[in-house]
Amino acid sequence: MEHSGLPIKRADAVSNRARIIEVALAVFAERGLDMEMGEIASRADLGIGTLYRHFANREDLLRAILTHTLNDTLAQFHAAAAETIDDPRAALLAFVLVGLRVQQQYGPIFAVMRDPRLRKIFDQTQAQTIRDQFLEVVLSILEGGIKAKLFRSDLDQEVVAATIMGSIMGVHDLFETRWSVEELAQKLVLLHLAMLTRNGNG
Amino acid sequence: MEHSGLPIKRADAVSNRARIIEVALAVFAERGLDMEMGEIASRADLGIGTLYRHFANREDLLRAILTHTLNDTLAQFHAAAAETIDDPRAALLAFVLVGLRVQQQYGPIFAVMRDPRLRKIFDQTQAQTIRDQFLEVVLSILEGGIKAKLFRSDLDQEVVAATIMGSIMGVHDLFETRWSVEELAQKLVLLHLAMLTRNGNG
Amino acid sequence: MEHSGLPIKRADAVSNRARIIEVALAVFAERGLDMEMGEIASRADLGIGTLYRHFANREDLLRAILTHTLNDTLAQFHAAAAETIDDPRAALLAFVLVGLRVQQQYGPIFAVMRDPRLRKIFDQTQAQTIRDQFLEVVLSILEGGIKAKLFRSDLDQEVVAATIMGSIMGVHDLFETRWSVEELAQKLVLLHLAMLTRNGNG
Amino acid sequence: MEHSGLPIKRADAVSNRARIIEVALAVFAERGLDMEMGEIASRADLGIGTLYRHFANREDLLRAILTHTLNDTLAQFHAAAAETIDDPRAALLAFVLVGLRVQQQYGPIFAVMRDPRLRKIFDQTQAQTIRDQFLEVVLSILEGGIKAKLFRSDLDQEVVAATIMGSIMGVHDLFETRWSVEELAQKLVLLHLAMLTRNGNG
DNA sequence: TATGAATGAGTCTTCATTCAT
DNA sequence: CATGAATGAAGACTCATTCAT
Repeated sequence: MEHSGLPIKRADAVSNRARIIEVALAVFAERGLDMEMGEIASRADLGIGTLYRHFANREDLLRAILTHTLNDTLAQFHAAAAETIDDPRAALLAFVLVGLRVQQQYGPIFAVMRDPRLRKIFDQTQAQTIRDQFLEVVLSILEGGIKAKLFRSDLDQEVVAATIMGSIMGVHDLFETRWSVEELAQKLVLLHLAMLTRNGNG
Repeated sequence: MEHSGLPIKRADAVSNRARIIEVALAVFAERGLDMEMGEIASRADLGIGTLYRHFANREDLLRAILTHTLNDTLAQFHAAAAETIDDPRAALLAFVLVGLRVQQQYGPIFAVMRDPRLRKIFDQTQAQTIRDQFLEVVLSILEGGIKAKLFRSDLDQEVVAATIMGSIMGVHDLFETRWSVEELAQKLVLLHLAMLTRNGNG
Repeated sequence: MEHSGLPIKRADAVSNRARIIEVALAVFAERGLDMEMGEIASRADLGIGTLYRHFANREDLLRAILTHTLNDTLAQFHAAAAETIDDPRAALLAFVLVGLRVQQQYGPIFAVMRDPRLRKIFDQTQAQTIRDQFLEVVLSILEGGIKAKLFRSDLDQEVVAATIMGSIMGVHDLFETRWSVEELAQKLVLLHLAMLTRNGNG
Repeated sequence: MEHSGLPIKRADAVSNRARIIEVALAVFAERGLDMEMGEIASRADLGIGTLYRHFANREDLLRAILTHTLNDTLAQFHAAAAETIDDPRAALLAFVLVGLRVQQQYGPIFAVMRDPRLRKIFDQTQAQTIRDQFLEVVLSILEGGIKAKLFRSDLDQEVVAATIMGSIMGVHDLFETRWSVEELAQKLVLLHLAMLTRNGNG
């Protein structure tokens, strides 16, 4: 439990709960759903008993880090959208960029989102709500583009949204080692604009 | 493990190894990477020892069902491509259709493909090979469309391919309960063609 | 696990680790290398998990009890030697007595010392070190006798030492039920002295 | 089941039973009491079922190889004794030599002879009989020496016998890698004669 | 008669969770 | 409140043995 060399009392700066989630996120990134309570406790410099004081059981902690990830991602999406409120093309780029970054940041969490084991942790209602919130972000970008007469309006907007989100995952999976996040975003948005604009050049 | 429509005891006709993979696939669809050897054995009506006679350990079996899934998917892709060899738009539709179907058929296998635990099972070389084979299928469809002057050629073809594959997963995840596979494929291909053709109508 | 004469619950006074070794020694005496972790745990009145908290695996525990036995035996030899420092004949008797007693005390541990399975547990260096330490004890007794002009010096001392140690095992194996340890020691030392002294009477 | 390159039909030359024992002995030498039926079968180029046709179970086979070893050892002792019938000193040397050789030949079988697990296989009566037969060999050598007035008669002959046998094991264990069997026998017999003769020179 | 696939009881080991200190 | 030793249910895997072919 000694932190010689590390900033003293860092633990006091952040609540234990937040520290645990931070550590759990890192462990999850390495081990996925096989993350172990013991490893999280020791990497958080906490007794296992203390860990259980903050999260009644493993599922609770899992739910917490998943929720944290989702909320943070949503927040990042909203922030990006807020900064590009009147420029649909910039908004799209920002969305893609954030989408790629959170996948990098949170590692396999999104990959694991469809794992059957999560059914115990997120009920269908919650899952649907989350999906809808993500969709909503893209849909409002698309709506902005249509209103600005930049994007075509004859496509099924929900399917477009799903495609954009899926493309982010697909591109990330296949090319994360080949190109930087910025390059990937650039390339990807070109395609999205090709899809969304009549002349195909955005 | 219901096979409605198939003769009872069909399992007796195939080798135990195939039976095991069939059952393991079903168990995997329900439980993901948490599949248990004992459940697979009992659902295959085999002693646990018999299971281990065919697959030296859990990892081997996992590798086998993953490989099976991947190979079967690839085969379905190739078959679909072969049937649509001279019609790029039909080829695209067939690809998307197969993509959606295998996700339905194999459940969470693709979703789980990025789980950190798989790193023990598939080394990076294998994983890369598989990714390349999938990419190759889409790339050859795209190439066909470009040669036929149906698809634009100024986009990064690999990123297009990744986008198409990602869009299939995204659409499947978000709308599998809302629309049938055929409807989804229809809608999706419209988008792909919007992206791939100058006038945006395919 | 009877401790006649000792206060009940003596086990509570010692650490669990020591308790486990004590029990494991008893189980080993009965079952040899087939000792089972479950039996040790239950006879130590501990959960199996607790056993594994103290010894990472079966091999570790095995190594621990073997090491314990060897160290204790060596300690008993040294203690006996210390008490008979200036009387080589007494030293020899004490050595033989201890040798017979530890075999009685530790059961089949010495018998099993050459089992091929132990190669996984004790590497050759360790094994050699142990052998040398045992040899050393006898060699120093012999040296004392020679210096005191009681023992002849024209024999290969190492072979003499090996013979003495082997004779203890041989006599113990063949006659443990016929004579007491004290009687056996008496008889055995007579032979050793016959070997070590010119006139053959010690 | 192919033996290309090996003498054809060697299996016919020796009975299957003998072949199995031969193989089992080799496996035992490597693995001790952990020998596995499957390994024996495959190394004997037999199906596991065939192995069980010859030996109803593992214990039977174990008993067979133990008995074989013991009988062969006894036979070698008797043969050596027969060749040295009128020379007690030569008889002693021959005995020691055979003792060292069988330990080399049969590996850990003698080492394991006192393993508690063997209690299931050899009942006490059998074990006693065997011990007596071995003792008898040495005792008759000693008797010959005494009759020839070469060996002193005032020692407990049984303890002498046990000592000689034990010394063979001790010397073998400690020095098998340092000296050849012949050298060891030489050195050992010198000690035995020192013990057995008044002037200590044999 | 020989074969080896099938069997499952029995072991080791892990890890989430509890609770006395 | 924090701690970590203790717990045992659960799961992977082994191997002697059986028996249909």
